[in-house]
Amino acid sequence: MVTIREVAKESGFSSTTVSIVLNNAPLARYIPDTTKKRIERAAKKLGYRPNLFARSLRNQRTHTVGVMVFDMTDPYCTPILRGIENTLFHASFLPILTDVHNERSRFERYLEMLLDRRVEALIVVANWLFVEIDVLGDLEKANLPTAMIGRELEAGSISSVTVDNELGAHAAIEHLFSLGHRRIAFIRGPKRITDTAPRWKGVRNFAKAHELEIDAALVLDLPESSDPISSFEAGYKLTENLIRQKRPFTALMAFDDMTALGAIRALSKAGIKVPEQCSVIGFDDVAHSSLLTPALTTIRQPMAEMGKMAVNIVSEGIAAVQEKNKIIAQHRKLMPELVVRDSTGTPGPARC
Amino acid sequence: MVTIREVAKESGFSSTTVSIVLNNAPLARYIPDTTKKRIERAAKKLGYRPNLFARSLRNQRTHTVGVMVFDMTDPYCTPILRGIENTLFHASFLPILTDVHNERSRFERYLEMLLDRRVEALIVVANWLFVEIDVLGDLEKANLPTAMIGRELEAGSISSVTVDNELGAHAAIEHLFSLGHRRIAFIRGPKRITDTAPRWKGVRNFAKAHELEIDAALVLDLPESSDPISSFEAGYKLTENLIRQKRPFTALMAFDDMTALGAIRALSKAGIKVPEQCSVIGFDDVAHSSLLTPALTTIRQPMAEMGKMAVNIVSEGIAAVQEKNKIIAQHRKLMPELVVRDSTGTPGPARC
DNA sequence: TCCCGAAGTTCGATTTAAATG
DNA sequence: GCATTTAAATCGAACTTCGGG
Repeated sequence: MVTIREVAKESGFSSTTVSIVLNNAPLARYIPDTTKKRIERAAKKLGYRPNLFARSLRNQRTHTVGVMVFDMTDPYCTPILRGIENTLFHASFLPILTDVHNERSRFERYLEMLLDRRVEALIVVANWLFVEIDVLGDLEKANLPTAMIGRELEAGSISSVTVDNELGAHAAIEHLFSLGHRRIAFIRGPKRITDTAPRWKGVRNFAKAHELEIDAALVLDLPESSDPISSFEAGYKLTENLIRQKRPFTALMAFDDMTALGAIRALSKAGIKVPEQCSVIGFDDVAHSSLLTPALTTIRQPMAEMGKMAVNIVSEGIAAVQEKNKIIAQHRKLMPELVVRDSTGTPGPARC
Repeated sequence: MVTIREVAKESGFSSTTVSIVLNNAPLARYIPDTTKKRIERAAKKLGYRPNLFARSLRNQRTHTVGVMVFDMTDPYCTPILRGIENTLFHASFLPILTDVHNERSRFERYLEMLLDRRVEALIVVANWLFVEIDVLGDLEKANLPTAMIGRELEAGSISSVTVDNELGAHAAIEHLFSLGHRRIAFIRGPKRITDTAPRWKGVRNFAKAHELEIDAALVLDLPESSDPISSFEAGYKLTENLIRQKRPFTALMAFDDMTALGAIRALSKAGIKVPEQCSVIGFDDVAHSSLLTPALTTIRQPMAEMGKMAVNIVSEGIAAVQEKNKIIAQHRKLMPELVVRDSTGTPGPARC
């Protein structure tokens, strides 16, 4: 590896001057162009690349951010990661990716490792989160710009990017209602997942405002499980139960897309056609919801945008740290969007 | 941040001794336990964490590997990344994740950045690769242990982990044949993708051995496109063409799962039931193939295993570099596996 | 000679202070 | 004082060398 000293020797100047020129430091304005040219030529000729470790040791910067995902097999993550990656790239930052596997010990170990590497910021994708909140408290102590995607921590210095779950759920139920559905079944999320409550609130508010009656027997809850894909299985089983009840319903609103897929499977197995005999709506717009047959109607979360926004937030944080200002937490709530595809339609002759 | 010198002061020893003790260096065997205890206690009391940049500067190690993906929105990537992450974790390595977006310039820029960061190895997930091969030549020059997943470079020092495409395709066609299908349609991959040829070879060999006639009019090719998800659209359109031809077929073998999903959509839109009237088989076993209705029969690639194997290969390479041995390229070919689900069955009254 | 510990050098860059004309 | 350049200190840890008992 060629060092700055070799460039110095080659160009005939000292390493100090080389450093000043190549970094275009303030002092560089005193240095004549001829000198600059010679140094730059020497650097290029030797193929000089500064050693980032030596540099980081001095100036405390790493141009690295840590990204923690709670479970990256969750298809919800991929577009978020893409958004993060793409935005970081344009800022010349690089992400260190860690996957916590929803395990507390792994969270702690990874956090330690990232801190050791002096990441300049942290982005946490808190999808399907079953780790106790106090673990997240660990994040507070380090004076590190941190943004959390998918979950909001009220107190403290941690920024958040979330989707407006209440509005999303409101849009979903409104869609079904406006198609003419009145007997609607619900599969709500696990209680411990923070998205669950606001989504249900959106439903209840709509129901109240439009005098839509919600049959308690048609409202089921997903069990607690630390595996996001398990909601497919759960959605399948709960829908079977629903069907077995023989209480008619013409539409089903699922907690998320995975659940909706499970529901569709159960319905089709029972000989009930979607959407002709039963409409189904999901939430998230996971990557391949559009590729299924029937394509899933759902509430789209702007995931790439969420990733981008998280990066922008921590970028400001990094700048603040540089200028020794305090980092201020920001809480952004993005608007979800109804995407109408083929799994919903006007109610036919009820069969459920 | 607390430094080794502060630990030295706190414990009453020199920083040399502290370093020797905390790293359990060879010289540590001369140091009495009482000294060690005192030093360790001091380190713990102060919460000492060694500065990895200072350390890397000295010993040239970074415990970091670069991971380059060509397109991470491809669902094929996720389980591979998981496999990589998990295996690295247990080796106390951390991955820097980069996504090339199938762009040459981005590849080069990221490669440069990773090299600057002194990653100890490189893992390239060459899924859906449309970058010219000469770019990959760039990888050769650096003396860096490198493993490529999904593509084999014959010459050179780059290791590879691939799946046996020929065997996989053979298993797929055999499955359809043994169910009784004789008029089978094919959607092959784009010519420029390296998986395409061996898969087709597997089909041809089987056909020859079992005197299965392949109707050239039922063999179509996916167009070249740098977007992996586009094969859904393409699969859809090509299947429409197939149906329009009015040449009967009772089964369809698709290049990959995305294509198969597109095909199923086209069939179902044309009122052709899967699998009753037409069987469909995919390739890859992408994460949610099992969640569709009908669940997709496919050839499973052991993706997590591939990620794991790539890490193991570069680990050996890293060890070799440490001991100043030459790194030797390894080429591992893993066995794919037929997964029978609901999209294939015995041929019914042909409708296509 | 063996054991224990410290002083000083090194890794490769940045930055401060200071020396030239 | 100004423009131009550089010697030397610094970042934090690891390693080489050396000395005392």
